[in-house]
Amino acid sequence: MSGTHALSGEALGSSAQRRRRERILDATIALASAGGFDAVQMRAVAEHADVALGTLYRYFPSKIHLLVTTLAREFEREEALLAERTIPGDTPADRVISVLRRTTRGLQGDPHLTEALTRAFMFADKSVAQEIRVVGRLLNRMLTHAMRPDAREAGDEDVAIARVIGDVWLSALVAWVTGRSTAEETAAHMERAVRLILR
Amino acid sequence: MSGTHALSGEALGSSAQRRRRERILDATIALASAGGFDAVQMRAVAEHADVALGTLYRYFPSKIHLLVTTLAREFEREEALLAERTIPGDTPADRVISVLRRTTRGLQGDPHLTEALTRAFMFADKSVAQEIRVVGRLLNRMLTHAMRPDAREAGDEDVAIARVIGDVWLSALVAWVTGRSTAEETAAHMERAVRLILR
DNA sequence: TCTCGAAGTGAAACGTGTTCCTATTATGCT
DNA sequence: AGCATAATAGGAACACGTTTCACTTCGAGA
Repeated sequence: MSGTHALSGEALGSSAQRRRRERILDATIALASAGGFDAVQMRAVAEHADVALGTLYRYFPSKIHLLVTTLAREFEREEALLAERTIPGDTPADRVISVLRRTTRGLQGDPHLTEALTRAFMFADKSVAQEIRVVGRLLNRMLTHAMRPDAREAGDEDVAIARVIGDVWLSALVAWVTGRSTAEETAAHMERAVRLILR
Repeated sequence: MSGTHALSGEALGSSAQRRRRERILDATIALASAGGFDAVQMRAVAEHADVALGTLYRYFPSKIHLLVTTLAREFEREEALLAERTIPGDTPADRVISVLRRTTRGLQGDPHLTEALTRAFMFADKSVAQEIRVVGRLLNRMLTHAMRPDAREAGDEDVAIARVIGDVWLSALVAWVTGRSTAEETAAHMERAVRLILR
């Protein structure tokens, strides 16, 4: 292997490493999906991914990094799916609601996974700022695109609005994950907020 | 002591217990203020409060419960201070911004404490739902009161709006705590969001 | 005052995230 | 092929949240 000292970020050298990395993320999803945040135990992830514990930590410096990176990958996949289709709805509000409903439904279909990823995201400290930013950017892009599907790039105003909506969505997700509100309440709250903001 | 089996919640029997409880919360604040979330170590809290570890756990079943309860006490104090004075500003938006600015400034004056309390709040799981609800209620009350200082009780619409604003505020706080945005950006984002929602 | 149950003490022990260390294996270069 | 170096395996060790337990102290009622 060439002197790749930093395997952080995206640039992984060999395809063996890329595969290992994917195995780790897949194991994380499997465990999170089965038992939530607590079930994602680093030893279990390592064993599941057929990797030594030290190797796992070489790829992801903490459990939180691991989970937030997993979240980023899921968001990327979701965004790719979303980019292929035209978003239904005649107004920005309708389209945003459509996207959020779709995404939220996806998450609520796997409560344990959602709990694990959401809690990791919210618990993250400064050392995870970079990964968090990736997720924030993806979320913002999804929302601005829903607002103006034809715009090449989002204006500052739209970015600010999308950020507010994203904030509300995250808080709503946390409320749902902690059992403070039901799926229906979450959906209703989101819809009300979007109509309030995008009126 | 009388047969108080559940000392959860507020009703503490003797004043000795009340004092112990206050000592624990004070110790929590001192440690959090000095070193943030990681510095609030249960053994250290116990020692600081001059209480055995088992006693600490008798009063607060987990570190997260402890920190969220601490947050609730701080909020109660803040609300009490706020209730005494008339909130400056001629419109609901101005008054809400005034309250948020004031509170946010207070928090940003003690970054470590804020980091500890915020992360605990966001990391909480279902078992902390009750304490979380208390904080949510206080926050909502502060905001609806700022919106309509003269109303005896808040209407459903106002509560919903306050909740959206509270959501944005929490997310903004998390962004600030994790170093994703500066104090100025946080303030600007909050103000923009409030004007957007309360226009 | 005596007694009894609840509350508190002190310390050991356990689980899991994280770190560290040594031996082994893979990889690129000459 | 042989060497140098990075990556991985395997596992011990450590830190801190949490649990447990045997013992002591406290306080209210007989």
